[in-house]
Amino acid sequence: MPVTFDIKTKDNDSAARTGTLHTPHGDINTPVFMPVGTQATVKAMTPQQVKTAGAEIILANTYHLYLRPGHDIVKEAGGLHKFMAWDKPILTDSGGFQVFSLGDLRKITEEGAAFSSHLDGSKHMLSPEKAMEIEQALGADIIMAFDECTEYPAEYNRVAAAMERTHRWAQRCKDAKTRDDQTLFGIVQGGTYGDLRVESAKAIASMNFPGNAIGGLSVGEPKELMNEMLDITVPHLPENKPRYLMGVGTFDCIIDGVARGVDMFDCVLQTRIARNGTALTKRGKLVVRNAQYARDFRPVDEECGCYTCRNFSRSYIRHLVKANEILGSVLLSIHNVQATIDFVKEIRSAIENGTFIQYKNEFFANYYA
RNA sequence: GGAGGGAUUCCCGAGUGGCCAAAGGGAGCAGACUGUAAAUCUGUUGUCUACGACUUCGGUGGUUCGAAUCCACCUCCCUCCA
Repeated sequence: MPVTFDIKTKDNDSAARTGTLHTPHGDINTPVFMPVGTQATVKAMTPQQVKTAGAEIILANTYHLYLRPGHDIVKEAGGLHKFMAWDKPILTDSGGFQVFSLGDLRKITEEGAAFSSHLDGSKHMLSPEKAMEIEQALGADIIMAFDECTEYPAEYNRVAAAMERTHRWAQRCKDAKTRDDQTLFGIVQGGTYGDLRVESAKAIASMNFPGNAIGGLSVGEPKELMNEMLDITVPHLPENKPRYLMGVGTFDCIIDGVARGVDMFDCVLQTRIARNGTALTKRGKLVVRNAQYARDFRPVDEECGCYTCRNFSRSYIRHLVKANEILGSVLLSIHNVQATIDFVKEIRSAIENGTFIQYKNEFFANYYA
């Protein structure tokens, strides 16, 4: 088994746990936050900066790299790790989420999803088999099954149909996978319907993937509903395997997820809102772009040890953002990525020290959404 | 000295009698952003005792029921000819 998972500590007061994910490119301490580098780059950061920020694994995207530059080129380059000069673990998403996010640009059939490229409009078909072909060419350590994510709100029948198709597609992914140095994770769907979530979790768990992901959440539903779905879903996912809550990355959602037994998180938010002039802190968002920081010479977060906070002021970063200077995006991305990773590190320590619930309570006492 | 052209809300710039507090862009201000169609998108940007009122389109005066738009004079700017 190329990727294995050891649980290190279990929290007595919640479902939280710490562990280690062993991969061909190194170990990952869980819970873990994985920065997203869709197009084989964590936007606005060099791999060196991503590493310095503490990232142990990053994401890349099947759909985007298939369209450009083409998975054949990545393969020819020697695989994704070499191509993008990142020697730590990589996880590739299957393109399933694009089925969801591309809106009118796609049409779903049992065979797969027909896309119009968002780049040039050309027609493409992404299927479980095609996704596996691409993900195997890319060569990530962990590869995700091709699934169908549903929007919120969505009709029960529609969600049920997408869930069932996700299960069939999961099996097809399993069957199509040939490389044994990569590890395939399954994905649970079921929208915000508890019975479907249970059914999906059981179905995916029974397929015995080395890791299980929870998809289709954080797509616009209230946060309480997401937590409720986690409460319902997680108990049906094997305890000895990593659980991955896809696409979730605000601090509150991460800690709520950890409390419910989730080990892995990824999110585009960190780098996206960085490019839009906003910083994440344990207290909440700080819109550095706002006029109130024009003469604020403190760092973004006085408690943060990242490169950005050690060297630059809110005033300066605001200036960069307002002047549309690339460095503004870079510095805020560095901060947001490291702040999130540091936060998860603190969560790990708290679990190991047996103070997780206390830590969580203190966090929420100081956090404003 | 002569002949033309121009001056518009923070900036650039449309508008040439009512549908104009005045297009569009920029700048400003604010909001959104959760497996990235995102260095993106949305809202807002004269004042107020605000579903109504008031002040505004270089200045002053005039024509008209009504003027950023027409007329007269004035100020400043640009181009060309002497």
